[in-house]
Amino acid sequence: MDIREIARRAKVSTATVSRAINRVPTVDPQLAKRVWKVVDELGYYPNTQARALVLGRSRIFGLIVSEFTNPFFPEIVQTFENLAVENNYEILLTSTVHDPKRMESSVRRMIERRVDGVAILTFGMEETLLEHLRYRKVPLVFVDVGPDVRGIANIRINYQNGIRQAVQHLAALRHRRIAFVAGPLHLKSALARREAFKASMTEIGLSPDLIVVGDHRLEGGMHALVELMSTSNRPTAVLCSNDMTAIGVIREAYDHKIKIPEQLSVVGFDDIRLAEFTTPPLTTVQMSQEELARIAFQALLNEVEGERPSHERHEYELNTNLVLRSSTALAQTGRFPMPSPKANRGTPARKASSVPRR
Amino acid sequence: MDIREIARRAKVSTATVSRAINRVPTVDPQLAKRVWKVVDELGYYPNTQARALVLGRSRIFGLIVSEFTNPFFPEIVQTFENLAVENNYEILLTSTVHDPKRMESSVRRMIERRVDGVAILTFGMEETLLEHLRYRKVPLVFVDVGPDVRGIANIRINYQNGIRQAVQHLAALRHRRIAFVAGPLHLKSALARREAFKASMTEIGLSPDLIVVGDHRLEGGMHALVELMSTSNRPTAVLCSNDMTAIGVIREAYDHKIKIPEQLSVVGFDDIRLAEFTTPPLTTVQMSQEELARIAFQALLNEVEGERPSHERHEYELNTNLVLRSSTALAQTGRFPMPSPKANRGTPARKASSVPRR
DNA sequence: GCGTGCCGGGCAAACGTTTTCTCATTTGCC
DNA sequence: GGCAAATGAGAAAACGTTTGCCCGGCACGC
Repeated sequence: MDIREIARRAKVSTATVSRAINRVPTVDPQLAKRVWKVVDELGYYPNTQARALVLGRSRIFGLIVSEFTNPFFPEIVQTFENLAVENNYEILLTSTVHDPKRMESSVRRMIERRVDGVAILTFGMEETLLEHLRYRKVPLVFVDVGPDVRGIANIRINYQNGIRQAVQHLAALRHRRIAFVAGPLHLKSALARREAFKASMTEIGLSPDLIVVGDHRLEGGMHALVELMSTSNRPTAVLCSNDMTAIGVIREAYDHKIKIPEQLSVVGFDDIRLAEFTTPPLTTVQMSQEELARIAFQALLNEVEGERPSHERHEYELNTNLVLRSSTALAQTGRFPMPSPKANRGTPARKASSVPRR
Repeated sequence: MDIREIARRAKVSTATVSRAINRVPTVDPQLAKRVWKVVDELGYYPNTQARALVLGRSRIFGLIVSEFTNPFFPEIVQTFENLAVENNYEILLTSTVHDPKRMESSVRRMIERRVDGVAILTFGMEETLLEHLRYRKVPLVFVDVGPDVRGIANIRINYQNGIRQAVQHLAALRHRRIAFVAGPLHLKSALARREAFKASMTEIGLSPDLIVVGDHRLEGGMHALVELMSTSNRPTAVLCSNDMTAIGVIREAYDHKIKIPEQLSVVGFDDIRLAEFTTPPLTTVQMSQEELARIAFQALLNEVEGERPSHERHEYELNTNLVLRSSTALAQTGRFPMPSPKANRGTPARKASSVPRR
């Protein structure tokens, strides 16, 4: 069933059907009604592909994430889809799963389907992703990418704000030895978080040398806690580069019978949905996924609907904020802060020996 | 840049370019090479929409879920996407968020984009979804839908198997008073799980009357535990209709200082990713999301590539199995099974008063 | 040497829309 | 009442592919 069928039955030309459907005001209301009647009767839906072909716009936005099973993304995808529905767009969803081949295939698929814009939320600078898309002048929005690229929109995340709040919150709870579990340092975002931690610590006269490297996954958090516990200068609080890491820390603490928050305060980062559901509920720095998705979508829309001159550089900012739940408490004072999992209590305290392992 | 541009530069006709790209064997290898050279040089990608228009097939599969933020789905989406990439399909992802308007819009979008097939994984029978799609003879695959619909593929889930394993596991741990927290009973899947529980209990001579209704969400689990604790005939083990419910139970237990698994064994259902990460890690019935996605995709592929005569009914089955983690233990014997959260220890025990509230 | 077959490649139609251009009809004005 | 202008609808081109059909050239057989 196509537009000609409708035209035939409504006894008008296809042009009129097209105009009626697209609500072009010049068409006679009488005729329009006749057309709509037939359209409804037959349950006709225009063929979007034919439409896209002539219009030169597909009304599809690409969305590239690293993996769906990463709990950071579902919220983003949901919001993105909500917005897509509202604005009559479709979304072409793609994941790189950290595989160069998949990144390439992602880009190829985007180009083949002639998307109108792409939001790249992988938190890594995938140079390969850029090249082909930029070459075709596809509107892009990145998050956390380097400043040298122009002609593409950019979402800058203010890590400093939330992390400062977290550090000061812990300090207010009388914590002095605050550790940081960093993420994989090839990620810009992980690097930025670590730097924000350092700055926030020195700012209030604490030395930021209790830093351990994780991997932004549960396992990394578990290892990190073990590592931190084996140092002589144990922390009373741990700030983590993301929530999964924090959950790993909590999990490992549980296994070692370290009580959270009584014996160890834990703070996460991201505020994924899951953070509410841990035991105890996780105090964490919120980087609103909904807001991020919203900004990204709006950025593409701006680019495409041409609100602003598109040759200038577009910057957006996303703030971060501490949200308090139940995984932090006053530091234990007086006694040794927490029971040793093993009997290494007697080893002499070496100062500042807790530099990252790798 | 289009196929004509390539043709011009390679000094052949567009027909030859098309044939070369699609690897039609009749084209002279010499020419083909010339074409490919130009294609690579210019970075040409065929326009999928034009292709779809003439082929009458879009190479897009629709995937309808209830909501992305439901932790059951990310794994499914990921697997679906992996398979799509492998098979050169695109996926049109849509969520109903339990809203009739959104369901309708989902269907409209699927039809407008002329998808080649739709997998409907909402676990509800959305009649409205069906009608339009069936009318257009779009291949469909459903999960858990009633048996009266024909011409569409169906994935039946064997709830009984896993739930029986769970019940028998608990029984083997000397539990006698095993409660069940059901899901919302308008869901077919929730109903089936409850029935499977009843059958498994009576099968081994236990009476399945400790049943409480939840909502498949965290809150439902929390309420359910409160409700169960306020009865005189308290369970020593709780089997839940899904993992989120179980996590709610664990969370509430934590608040009441009920130790899991020592004082209460908890079993979930689904085995979402998150089940591994709870404290303690959740023993649960696995209904493999990856497998489910795989079956759904394959079903569509079969339908579309026409492996089998498509007029017959296609049934697929997905099994369920218990996976043991750390949230179950031997029932406490002798003493009263768990401390009362409030002082209602003195109330006289009423027999079998624990029928569902609603 | 010529006719027959076969093989490979080009021409052009088709897919289902939108939109420009043109034309017929009505309206308005003098 | 006649002419110009305005209005509304239809014919046809265009979007970028695939593919059926035809045709030219070459090899082969007689």
